[in-house]
Amino acid sequence: MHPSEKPRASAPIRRRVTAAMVAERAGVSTATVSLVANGKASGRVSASNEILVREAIRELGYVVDSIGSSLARGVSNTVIMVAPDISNPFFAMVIAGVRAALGSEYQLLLSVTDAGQLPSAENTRRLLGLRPAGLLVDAPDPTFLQELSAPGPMVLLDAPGFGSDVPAVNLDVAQGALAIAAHLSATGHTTVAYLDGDTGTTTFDVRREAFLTAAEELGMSVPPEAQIATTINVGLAANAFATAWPSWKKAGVTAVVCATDTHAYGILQEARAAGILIPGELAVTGFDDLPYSTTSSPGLTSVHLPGELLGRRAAEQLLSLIAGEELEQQPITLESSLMVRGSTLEP
Amino acid sequence: MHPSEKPRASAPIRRRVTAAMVAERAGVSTATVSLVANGKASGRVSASNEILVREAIRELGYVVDSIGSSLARGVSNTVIMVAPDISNPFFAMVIAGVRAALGSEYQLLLSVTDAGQLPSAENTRRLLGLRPAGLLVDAPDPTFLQELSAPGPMVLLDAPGFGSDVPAVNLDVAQGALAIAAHLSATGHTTVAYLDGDTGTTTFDVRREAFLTAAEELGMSVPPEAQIATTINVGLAANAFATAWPSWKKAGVTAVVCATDTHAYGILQEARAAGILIPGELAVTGFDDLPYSTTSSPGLTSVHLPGELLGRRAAEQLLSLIAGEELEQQPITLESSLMVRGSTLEP
DNA sequence: CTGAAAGCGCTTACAG
DNA sequence: CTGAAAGCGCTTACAG
Repeated sequence: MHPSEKPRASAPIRRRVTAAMVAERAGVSTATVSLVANGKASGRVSASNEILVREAIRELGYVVDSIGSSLARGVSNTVIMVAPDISNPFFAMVIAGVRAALGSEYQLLLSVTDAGQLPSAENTRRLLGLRPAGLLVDAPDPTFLQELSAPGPMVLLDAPGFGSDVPAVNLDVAQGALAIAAHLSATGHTTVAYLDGDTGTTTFDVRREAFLTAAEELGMSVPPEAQIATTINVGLAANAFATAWPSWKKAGVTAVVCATDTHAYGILQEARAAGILIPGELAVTGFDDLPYSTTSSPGLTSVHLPGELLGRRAAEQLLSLIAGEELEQQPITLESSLMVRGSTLEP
Repeated sequence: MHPSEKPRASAPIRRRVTAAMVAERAGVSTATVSLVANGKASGRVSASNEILVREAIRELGYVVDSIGSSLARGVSNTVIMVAPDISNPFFAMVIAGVRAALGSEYQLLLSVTDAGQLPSAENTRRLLGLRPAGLLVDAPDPTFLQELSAPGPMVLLDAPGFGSDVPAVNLDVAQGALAIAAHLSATGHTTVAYLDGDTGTTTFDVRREAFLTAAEELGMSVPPEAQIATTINVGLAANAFATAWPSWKKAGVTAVVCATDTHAYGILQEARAAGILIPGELAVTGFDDLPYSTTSSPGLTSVHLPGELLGRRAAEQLLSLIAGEELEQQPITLESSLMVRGSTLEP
């Protein structure tokens, strides 16, 4: 028995299996092991040696060490995703899509905050120390992107208004905002409030501006005091609404458009507590069409946004970029559609 | 001008700043740079040299490369967390707690699936190639842990029944189950159904067994055909309930206890579609007390589980372990409490 | 087809 | 207090 194989009583951690150990066992060099382990053997390693190495790998349970590999190659096999809020089910759907498309070749590393804000560029730059193969940034604001100035492959998600120089997969939120305006106008509303997100992400700007423009064209008014913004959080939205409601009511507001379903849930919650009738006294709409919008009371009228698909397409684009391919059409825009439910429609 | 400094027109990626570059600028060795950059200078680097190095670091914008550092030290500065389902808001809360406690010293790497099952041990082992400083495993099943057999610091979350040999932070779900049984018995129910999760995690076993035992003691019956299990998913739970309801009704079931709020939402949804009165015809309870349980219709009676605290405490334990400290009391158990709402109580 | 060797960027005994 | 040097595990020209 080799001395180093002597079992240690207190520390039963088995020795890390290295390429050198595999090489010795197979009677080849580590270069050959590397080629076989990375699937680059064909045409460069003899069939007999390949078999020898594969056997040794299996017998020893060898796995390529990603730290060593990353250092040698200059990049790791991780993909970093920057997203504002993991506790928001919408981002969870996006992430699910990303994971699905990424497969097992790349490890997904999440840089998220809990406050609904994007992580600081400073913080994200630390993650860059992990030498990711690529970067995915969901719902960025212009400053973040500027400060980050990351090298290498990057794809933006839900990031309208960043031009076509950086690859992006967007959602047609403007179309959704138009649909809301049309629906509210058709159901007789003339004075409407807008509850925005305060993250500073451009997608919120587009939602709001598209709605305001459409509302004006349709002859609906959105009084300045009826335009407020909060963090993407049920409780905070509820509070903001509770404070604002008296003045809204005075102004004749009969509907409120929210930048996200989460904001809308806050209104639903506060309305129930305060005895405000939805949709009788106040109609409510959201963006996202989260699963809970079907089960809420009443059901929430919301712009359906294909989160899972958003993540999937973005990851696919990134994979192409990493592979060094040229991207064809940029940016990609995914369709949205309005789901009408009880929060805007009397039963 | 040094040749390598010549600006390249097409590739504006600035050269990675290395410790060697800092060392040259400061007129010291890389060993000294390493000491200063890692805060290990005191008593080992002269004050004058420390200042020189700090200046060079700032001027060059040097950041320690975590790949090189990890390789040299044998461990990285990442902590891997294994969780069954990122789209479940409960896990999102747990993760938020973990992040809060971990701070910026360690990067949190999430190994999650989307199906509500734990990732395969195989898959997680690949993440181990990143040489994490520690491991956090949420709601494991016994097999997973056995297959994983990971070395190094590890803390389990919501993992009752794993003995005291591996550090864990648990939730007092048994207490919650008792509270549900008592509440249902007190409100007159005698025949009850149980909708379980099918993940195989021990925390679900404990919830169910504790409830069944308490129900029996209180003289409530839980017919075998009224004990079913599904994945943690609103739609799947709704389907399972739709199929089971006729036989439950025949058996006299007037309440259903769900292993998670997510399961309960499925019942709420299907009940509304099928015109089943909640709680008149059927009372419903859950575990988790997610934010949506306040806004659902009716509000959901649920066992409040401190998810954020769970994550925070687990991360704190792990940090101690990584620092080589001994853990005092093991396992830690966090209290739960029953939140009674409209799904079990007539207005 | 194959292996010796250099190199990725860092940390840590070690000798001075 | 300081630096030369070895080493972490791997990959990749390069010479044969």
